Amino acid sequence: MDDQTRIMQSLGGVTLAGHSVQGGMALPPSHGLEGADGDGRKQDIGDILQQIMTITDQSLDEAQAKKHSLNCHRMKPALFSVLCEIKEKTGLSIRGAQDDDLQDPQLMRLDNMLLAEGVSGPEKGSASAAATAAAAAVGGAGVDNTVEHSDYRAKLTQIRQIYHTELEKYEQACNEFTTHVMNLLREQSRTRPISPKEIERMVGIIHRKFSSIQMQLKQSTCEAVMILRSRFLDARRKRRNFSKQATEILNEYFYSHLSNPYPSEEAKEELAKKCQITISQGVGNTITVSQVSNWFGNKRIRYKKNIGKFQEEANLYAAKTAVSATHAVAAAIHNSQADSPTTPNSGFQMKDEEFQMDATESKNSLLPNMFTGSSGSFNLPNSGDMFMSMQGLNGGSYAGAQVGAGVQSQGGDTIRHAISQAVGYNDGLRGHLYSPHGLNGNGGWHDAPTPSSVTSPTEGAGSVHSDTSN
DNA sequence: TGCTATGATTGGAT
DNA sequence: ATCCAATCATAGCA
Repeated sequence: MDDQTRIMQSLGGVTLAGHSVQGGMALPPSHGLEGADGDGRKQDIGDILQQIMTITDQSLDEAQAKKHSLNCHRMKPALFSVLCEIKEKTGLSIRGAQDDDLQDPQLMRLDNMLLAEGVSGPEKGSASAAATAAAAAVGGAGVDNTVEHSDYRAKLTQIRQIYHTELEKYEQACNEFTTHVMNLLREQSRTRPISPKEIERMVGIIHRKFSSIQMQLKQSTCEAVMILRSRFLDARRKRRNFSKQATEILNEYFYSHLSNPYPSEEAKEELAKKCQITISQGVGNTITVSQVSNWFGNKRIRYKKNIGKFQEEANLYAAKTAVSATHAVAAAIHNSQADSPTTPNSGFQMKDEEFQMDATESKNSLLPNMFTGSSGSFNLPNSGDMFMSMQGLNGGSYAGAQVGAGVQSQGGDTIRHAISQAVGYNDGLRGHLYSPHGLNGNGGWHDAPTPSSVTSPTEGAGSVHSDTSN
């Protein structure tokens, strides 16, 4: 009733000039509604307002009938105009219309995440990107784990589907509701003034409400993805044996660098890449640099702890190396004969600094002492593996001089293998492959044989070097 | 199911 | 940052 009074009071204060009044009836002047006539009009308007105010308390049918009669009431247009004016004056229609345009950062985060995970946005290869990203994050992973991979993808697709279905539902419901409200407002606008702005605002409110529901949907979708992903990552964290090929590659490197089994970062990358290649050929897992590091760390420690156990393996890989070294030596000989056929022993003035063994390197060497120290033999690049190679060659077919002549200033493992093989060959050492005394007592691979102890005639200035190309 | 092998992790040393 | 050493946790096998 207060409202009614207020409106009526407002009515009294509103200038109605310019409003045509249907039926030739002029509304009373702003002030001075005295007299019976004025009271009657007042009463009339009061009645109408009363009916409007109570319309919501009535049943639908009643209200409908009342609405109709009100719409047809002769005072309606005038009253409507007045209401419009009042509304305009009081700024009701604008109240609260300030749109908080700035998007919720939380919502933005959710959107970004869903996009990144491949849940929202365009379908991108079943979100495999996210899967591989997750895989890469743990550094294991790979083509081999197709079961987990596809499982992850399937689950993600499922989440994606649910998300989109729900989203669609929400959108549909939102649209339906908006349409409904708009129709309602349009309908109501026949009896009360509703500006387009107001409708807009109402639509905005509805959208905000629905978007808060959407946000919940997004949130739970994100949670689902996170859970899935963490499970996926956990699964990846599980230990998986490297492929045979990968292990072979690593072992080959290890045993051929037994003197200094510490691959440089580049070497590790190279090894990882090599292992990767085996995958692209359809075998095994990807191996990252850190996994290579792990592998070497484990290998070194385990080798050191139980050299005897690894003897067989060492021999095996040495034999393998020998095969390739044979070709290398042959090639080297071929080259040396071609380039400089008659320069005996002149070839070991290594220019390649990699061939210089210093104390640090030799400390880490795993070479058996047979090549170092008292026996009068000398340190050799790759002497361990090269010696092994010679076992494979089984004989002194290659004279050091011959080879040496041809290897001046040549770098690279192949040629170094050739050199060391040729120089390191010693019948008397056969059968002492990878003897445990390659390790010192300090946990290092090897005690450094000082360059001065090297007695080889081929040494020249300085020493012949370990293959610490790392 | 128990054992061994092996990749990964952790803490400390350098 | 890298390495060692110990340890964990799991794969693979008998």
